[in-house]
Amino acid sequence: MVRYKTGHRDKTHAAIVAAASALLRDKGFSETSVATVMKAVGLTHGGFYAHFPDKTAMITAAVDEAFEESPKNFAALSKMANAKGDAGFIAEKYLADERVARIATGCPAAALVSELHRQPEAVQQAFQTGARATARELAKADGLVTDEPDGSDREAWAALAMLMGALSLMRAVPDPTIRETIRTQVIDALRKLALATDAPGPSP
Amino acid sequence: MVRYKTGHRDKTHAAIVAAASALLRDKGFSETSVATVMKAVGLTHGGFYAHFPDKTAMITAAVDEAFEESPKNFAALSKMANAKGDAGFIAEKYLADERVARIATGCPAAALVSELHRQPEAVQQAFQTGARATARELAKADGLVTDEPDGSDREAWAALAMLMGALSLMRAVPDPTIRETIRTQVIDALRKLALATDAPGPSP
DNA sequence: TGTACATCAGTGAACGCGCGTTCACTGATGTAC
DNA sequence: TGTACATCAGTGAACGCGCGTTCACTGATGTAC
Repeated sequence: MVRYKTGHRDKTHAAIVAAASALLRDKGFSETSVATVMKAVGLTHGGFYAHFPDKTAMITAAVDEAFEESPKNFAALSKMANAKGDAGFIAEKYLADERVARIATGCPAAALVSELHRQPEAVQQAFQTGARATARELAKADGLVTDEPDGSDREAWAALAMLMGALSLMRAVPDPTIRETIRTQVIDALRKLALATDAPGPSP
Repeated sequence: MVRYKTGHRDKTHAAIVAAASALLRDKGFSETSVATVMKAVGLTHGGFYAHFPDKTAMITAAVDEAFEESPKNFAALSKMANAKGDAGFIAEKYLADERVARIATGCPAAALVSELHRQPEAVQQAFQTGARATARELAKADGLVTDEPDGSDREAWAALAMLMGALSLMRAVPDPTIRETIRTQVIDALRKLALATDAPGPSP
């Protein structure tokens, strides 16, 4: 019916978003150029505007896509931590060396957080939605949030802030012994936090 | 003796570093251009290379300068928290609305952390030194790090990660109620962390 | 006292390059008759 | 069966702009004689 197989356009669209999502986490907002993304997909830059009205639309879609997987990851971590009865396990996995190294496919919150305040509203909204979903999955780990009496959404923001702050820090410092210290302390802190919340007052 | 008063060159140099240090935190590494910095100082871009061999040298100096004040801030916060006997006080101050708003003169660790992995080695070293000094001052707050038996440096990395992660997150999300939730949870978490460390086992 | 020259922080035009965006075009296919 | 035309994802030259960096120059002052 047309030159390209049915769904070809959609496939290309998805490939652009996927490439943008990886490049964004690795190179940041400014250095993720339209031309670089299109090149990664195997196309030329001119074709871009058949898929998006402008760069911001692509970046917004890329942030959405990056947060597609993230909450699932945290859901799995929370579940395993509960099975083990150790919240520190979440930090152990989340801050593992291979997670520190793989930025392009890693946690978007850690990769993007300090650049977000200067992005367009649409991008911030996409980030907020994704971060919130992530915080909600993390809240399913026992002891990371105090129960709200009003039944409002449980979101483990403090634990998320510590984890993503630590991952970002570990990527930022070149000294591996400091990285190790950060990881150890965060595992320990997360464990303490969970125990302190599990037992709201001094035990009898 | 010369056209310019003695020390004029040094004053200009310091002004460039100060402007760069503020712009860097606000706009990030890519968008802090040589021309913008020089304009902020009231000069033209051509004169820049009489002060620095290249942009990286300026950025390195700017990171150093940004971390000049940061540890002092944390030292003051730790001291006050100890006086109050409440580690949560640190988060209360550090995450106050006016700190969230003032990025250019705020915590460089929070402002720069997720961009650092793609910066030159010299810049990462400057960041690492500054972050370490900050973590050391934060460790002076009671209960934020477990005593090391070998007497090694005490650095409160977990607390620092949580604080800077939270500050960055609060700047990233547009919804003020989420911001408020993050702050409340982090204050609470820091308090719990300090209490858990103060009392290493279940109290008698 | 007056003229020629040295000093040097800062100026502004110019360089090659990559950016986001536009647009006339390509070329493989399907459809009409 | 064969020719003319429509479709449309992708191409690549071009636009104006800002980037980091270079460099011949400026112009106010001090020094030499």
